[in-house]
Amino acid sequence: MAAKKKTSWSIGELAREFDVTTRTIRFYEDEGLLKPTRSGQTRIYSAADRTALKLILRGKRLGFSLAESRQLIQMYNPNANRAQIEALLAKIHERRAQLSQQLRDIEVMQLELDEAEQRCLESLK
Amino acid sequence: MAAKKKTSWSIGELAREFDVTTRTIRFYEDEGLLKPTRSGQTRIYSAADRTALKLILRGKRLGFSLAESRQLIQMYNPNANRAQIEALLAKIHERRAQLSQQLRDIEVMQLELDEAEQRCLESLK
DNA sequence: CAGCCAGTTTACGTTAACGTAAACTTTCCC
DNA sequence: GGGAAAGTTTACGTTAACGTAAACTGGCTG
Repeated sequence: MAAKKKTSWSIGELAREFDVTTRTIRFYEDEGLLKPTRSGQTRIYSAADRTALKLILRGKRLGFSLAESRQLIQMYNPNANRAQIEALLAKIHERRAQLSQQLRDIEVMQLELDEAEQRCLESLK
Repeated sequence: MAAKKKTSWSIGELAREFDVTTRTIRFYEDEGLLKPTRSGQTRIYSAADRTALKLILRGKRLGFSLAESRQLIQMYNPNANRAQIEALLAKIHERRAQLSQQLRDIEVMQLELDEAEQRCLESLK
């Protein structure tokens, strides 16, 4: 039998899955990052919302602001005119530059952690 | 002739070198992250202060809070007793786990940027 | 049908990390 | 030695990203 793919989520389900509060999810909606539909009063989140949330949280782990994550989400948006697409390409290159800087920072920091650990172990003898 | 190594800096020199404001540098002192000596009123920063500042700013690029950077700086501190060293080791492992999560996040994000760029280029044809 | 979740709106509160302004002193340079 | 440049203290302001509280609604369930 075909595995039934979930295609909609409640706010509580998303909150549990990604370990954030419902307040946070509603806040992201206020900021225009999520666009749930409604069933009566109740919010219903689509796969696109779920993906956007995943993007936001990954961005957060890398120190991105919500404004930056907003741009990342925009990159998933296919309906854009020429000028907008040129702008997107520029932002993509910015992000890439930032990511490679972060990669370098991580490498350096990992080495420093190695040294720090050595010093600690050394001083425990 | 031996290259003369600089061993002290003014607040303005550090601000220019690292592209931050003097306000920021004084703020880090208030937070106990830098410990400049004084010549009269004027602050004088040592090589250790300069290293600490570098650590803080690298941390910032990776989304670290000042509290987290404070811990990184502590790891450079050699005078610690057994219990403190055990704690340091634990923190080192935490940071390492975080860094490898960030590495994974960066890889995923780079792939997504590649795809986004492809879609952009595609839609420009 | 009482009660208890899960959800909702509204609104004020909080914390981190500085920015900005004012008012002053010190140092440097020609 | 006079004025600009760099430094200092004090203190209030600002922004992002939610937290927290109160008061309400709707659904199900024993």
